[in-house]
Amino acid sequence: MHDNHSPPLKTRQRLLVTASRVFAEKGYQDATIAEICEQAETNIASVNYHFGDKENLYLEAWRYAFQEDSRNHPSDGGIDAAASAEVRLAGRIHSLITRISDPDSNFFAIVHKEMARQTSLMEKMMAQEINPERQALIAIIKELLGHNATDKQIQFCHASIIGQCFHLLRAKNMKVSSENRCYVMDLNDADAFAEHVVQFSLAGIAAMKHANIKP
Amino acid sequence: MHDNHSPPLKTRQRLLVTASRVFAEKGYQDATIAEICEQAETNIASVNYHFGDKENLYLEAWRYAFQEDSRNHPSDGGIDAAASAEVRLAGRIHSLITRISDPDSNFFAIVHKEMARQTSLMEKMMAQEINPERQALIAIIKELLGHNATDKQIQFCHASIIGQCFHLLRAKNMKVSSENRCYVMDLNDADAFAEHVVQFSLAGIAAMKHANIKP
Amino acid sequence: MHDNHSPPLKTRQRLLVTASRVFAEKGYQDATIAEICEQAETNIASVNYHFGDKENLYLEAWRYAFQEDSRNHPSDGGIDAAASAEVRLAGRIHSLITRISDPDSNFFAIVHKEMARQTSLMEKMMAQEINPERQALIAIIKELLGHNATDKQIQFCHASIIGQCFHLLRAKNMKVSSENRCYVMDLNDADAFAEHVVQFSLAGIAAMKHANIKP
Amino acid sequence: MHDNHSPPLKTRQRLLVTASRVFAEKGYQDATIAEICEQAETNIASVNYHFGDKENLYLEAWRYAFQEDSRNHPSDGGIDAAASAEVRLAGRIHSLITRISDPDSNFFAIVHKEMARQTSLMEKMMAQEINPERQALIAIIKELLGHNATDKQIQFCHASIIGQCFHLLRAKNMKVSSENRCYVMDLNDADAFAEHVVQFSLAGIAAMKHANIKP
DNA sequence: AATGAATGAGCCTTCATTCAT
DNA sequence: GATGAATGAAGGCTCATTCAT
Repeated sequence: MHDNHSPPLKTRQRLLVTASRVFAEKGYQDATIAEICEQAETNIASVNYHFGDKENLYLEAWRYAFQEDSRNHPSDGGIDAAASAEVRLAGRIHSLITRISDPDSNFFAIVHKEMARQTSLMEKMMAQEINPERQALIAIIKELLGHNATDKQIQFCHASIIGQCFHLLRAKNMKVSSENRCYVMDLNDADAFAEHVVQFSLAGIAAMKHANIKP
Repeated sequence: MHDNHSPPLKTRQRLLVTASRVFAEKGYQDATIAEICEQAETNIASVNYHFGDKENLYLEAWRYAFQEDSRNHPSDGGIDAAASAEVRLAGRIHSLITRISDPDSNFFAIVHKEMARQTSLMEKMMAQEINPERQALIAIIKELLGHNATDKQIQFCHASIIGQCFHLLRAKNMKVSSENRCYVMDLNDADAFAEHVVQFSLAGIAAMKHANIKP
Repeated sequence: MHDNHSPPLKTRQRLLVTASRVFAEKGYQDATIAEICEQAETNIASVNYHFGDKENLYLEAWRYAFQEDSRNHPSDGGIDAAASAEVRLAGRIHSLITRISDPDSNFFAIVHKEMARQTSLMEKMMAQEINPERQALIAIIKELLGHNATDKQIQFCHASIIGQCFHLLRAKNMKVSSENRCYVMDLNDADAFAEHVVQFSLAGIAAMKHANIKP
Repeated sequence: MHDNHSPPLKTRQRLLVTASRVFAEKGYQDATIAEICEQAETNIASVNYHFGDKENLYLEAWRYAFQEDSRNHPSDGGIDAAASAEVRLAGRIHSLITRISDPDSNFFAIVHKEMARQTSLMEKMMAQEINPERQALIAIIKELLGHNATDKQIQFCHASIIGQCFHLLRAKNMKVSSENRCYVMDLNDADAFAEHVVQFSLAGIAAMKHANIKP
């Protein structure tokens, strides 16, 4: 331990890394702690020691994935806060789609799987981790819609943007043979799709705004 | 079936009805054969007898749900094929969102849950059942984008529309306490949201089209 | 199955028989369902099928043991209800001690083990199964003590009798090497001890009665 | 230990105190090392360090409980050795029942739980710790029965007395809801019950003695 | 056509014990 | 002398599937 070599990750850390990957791949149910422990090169009982039970390991791994993803891809896309609303929106959309399409980013993969379950964990995670980013996006939308915008309009536009971005998750998760490749988006096009979502959404928001002004 | 008093549904039929509901509620994994059989008022062995195994019951129940939903909510939204592309698009978006938000429609609920898994079933279902509707929607988008549209543009616009619609599935499935109700859309707003998606998407598509023409 | 040979006991029945014996030997905790199933020549899952879980198997086996013991050794000791209170008391004491000392009687062995746990099961079993016999014994004591007896006196005398009988349970359960055999009672003396308890208790009760009368 | 301000109890001592209490409450099986260590405010490994394994901690804690109880409630009940046999018997019965009913006395609680197991530990504890008190009680009984008494009579009378006293242990350990309180003795009546046992037993012994003399 | 009974594989969890500081 | 971390063995439970009527 005195040398420069990086020491082997502590068991707890290895479990977090492995679990976030495995849960992202298979979801809570299909992932077994036996499998996670095998890949983390530790024994089954260590889950109980470090995390109590499977569900808590799941929660901690999920949070860990969020932190890792946030670190690797800042949610503002690296855009200056002083930039125009359009540019800031583009930054956030690109950041979101990058996180979603990056095969090493596990957070949204877990989100996607978790939303298919009927648990209250998703709500907890939204309130604790996702909400700040959500509010930041909503603020930009509000700015773009102008002061005549109703809450419903803001919510709907937000839904439109998030919905488009999350579509990539489906592509990421769908297993398709080569002949049916046409049904899903190519993850290599993520950047192009992000740009599309930006333009598509800016036009959509603008249309909503004008609809407000005219009458 | 020829007599006047409706006979009790045959076991096989009862299993299909029940299974499509239970699978829609809980997904493949969390739904147990025992539970389905109990609700269908038959014995466990009948699944094996009528459907071979759980996965096949799942597939058949899924198909059954598709047929039921298609019957209840025609995919063209009841719009005349001679109507304008804008109107036909609106018809399809409304139809899709109606199917998604209807608590008695099970097909898309199963789709949502299934997409979180890593199976090839989704691909099969797309190729066999969903593709016709998909092609119809793509044709309308193509028409709206004009003859300069690239395949990628068409695919992206299709993704934008589908993505927005599917966002409702998330709202439908997320369990939230009253205090966090703000995070999800109100399913009662489904119609209003559908109208929003129509306007938002028409504007988005138009923007894509002009981008093609100008340069 | 058409022949005269006794058919093999049904799995459920075999589980009851085996479980009541194993639980009597080892108590709830130390008995494993694996062991019970092995001895009952069935598989582990059958416990879940027939009884739900281990605790319910325990309860059912306990009840089964009670019924068996009651059938083999009637609680009144075969004494006519018209006999004198002294004789009826003797009958009940002999019956109780017989049940306790009989190595094939499992009910009181389970009772003994169960009383060492802090569960509410013992209470349930008392209320449901044991109470009638308890009331019968109390009635006889009341008769012997005469009408001046207080409730406390009756309760105490009942405790004295039960306490003496249960002492055999301790002897039955204690594992002692030959050199320390002196510490425990010989189960072969059960009848003699029963007669001792009868005489000892009649004298005790009589003393209590006179104590009441004199002052 | 030589200074004036009492130092915090050493780990070993804390473990003994805690373990004797926890084992008395839950028995050997249900008490976990983790629980004991948590309450003793030390770490799990310390049990192995100080006592080798769980069973040895159990034995030491049990012995510790015996010493504590003996110190708090002398087994002769504080009666002068020159007193009459009747008085000395009363002293011992009162002492025994006091130890049994005292919620802070752990020895007999452990005895009670241990007798439900099939171990040889009870034998060891009898030979090493309990036997002197047992012999003292037997001597008194012998004295009361007179020189015609057989060994069997002495053993039986001893069993009758011990059996009655131990009955309180059952009351102490049984969890009963208020409606079924009638099934168990009130621990607050311990003194009254002790007096009852004295009178009941003296009468019983006397009856045995006369039975010997007459024929 | 239908069913009560049975089964084996797999999973999560617990816990006493031991290892390495 | 003391401890945080790690481990293997074992137990109870679930569940899809199959057997035997």
